[in-house]
Amino acid sequence: MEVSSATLDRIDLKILRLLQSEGRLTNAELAQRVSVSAATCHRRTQRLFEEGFITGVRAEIAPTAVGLGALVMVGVVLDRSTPESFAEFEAAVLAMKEVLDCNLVAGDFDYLLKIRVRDMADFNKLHGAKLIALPGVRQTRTFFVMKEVKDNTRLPF
Amino acid sequence: MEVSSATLDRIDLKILRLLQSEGRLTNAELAQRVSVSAATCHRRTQRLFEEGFITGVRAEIAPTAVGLGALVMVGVVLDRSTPESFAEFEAAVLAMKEVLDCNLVAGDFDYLLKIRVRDMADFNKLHGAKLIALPGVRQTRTFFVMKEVKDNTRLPF
DNA sequence: GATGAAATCCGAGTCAC
DNA sequence: GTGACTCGGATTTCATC
Repeated sequence: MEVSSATLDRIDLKILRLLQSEGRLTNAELAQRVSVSAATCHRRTQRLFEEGFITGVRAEIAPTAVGLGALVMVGVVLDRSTPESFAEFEAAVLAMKEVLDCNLVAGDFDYLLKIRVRDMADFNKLHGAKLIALPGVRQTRTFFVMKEVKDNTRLPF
Repeated sequence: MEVSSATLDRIDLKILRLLQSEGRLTNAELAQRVSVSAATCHRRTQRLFEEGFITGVRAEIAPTAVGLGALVMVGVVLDRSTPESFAEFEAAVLAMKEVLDCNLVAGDFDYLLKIRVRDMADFNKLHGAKLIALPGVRQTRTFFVMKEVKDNTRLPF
């Protein structure tokens, strides 16, 4: 997996866009839609994976189908702003499967988390037992999601 | 695509988990890993798609590869809290391709947005030209992401 | 009603050009 | 980059439990 400073031509971009929308397209379909031969398409797609332009392909599961109907955003402020403090917090967050996103931000919070759980009761449990117990957490602010207007849409390119 | 109140057994869950991690697994591979015949696996997987348990399969593109290196979270407060006001805002946001996530939340903001753009300059342009110009926006609070610790990880089930 | 074995069809992956 | 080839997987059928 490369960092890849190489370039993407029109055809590569088309392949990326198509696979971003329909990750299980067959190579044959893909080739037809981008108007190249199957062999060419195959080689290009392989390169896109090998050089790290495509980092993975994932099925999107309906959250409610697997008992994860509640989405919560949480702002976190740490006690101290030392590198160790941040590293420790991040390590702890990486181990929490309920945390889907975690971003270090500039602004009123140190981190913003996106968390999926079964319901509010579940979140309260998580909050009390794990979130406020995370290393160096001074304060959290919880934003319950009342309506998901957009969730993880395609990259605009 | 069903709302599907049907149940998922152990095998279905295994299939979901595998496809969530590796969306391009062949049916043959999948069948082997869940220890059923290819025919059965195929039928079950098809059902998971048809009944809406799997809402799609998407290739994940490295954001930097397509010139979207900057991630920004934005909290939005609307002028008025009328249904029309919310609907209008949501419609406008749905049309903005840079907005990856948009959630109506309870708390200090009305909405929390996740936005991907090329760089800070691009965001400032977007902010000035489109965000604060969105219908009914009273105030926005910007959180530049300095480090992506976790991004859109798998659902924990 | 769901399963697995077999049979057919078609795409993946590789080759020479 | 294309076209052709071979192999293996996708998909259907069908008998079975």
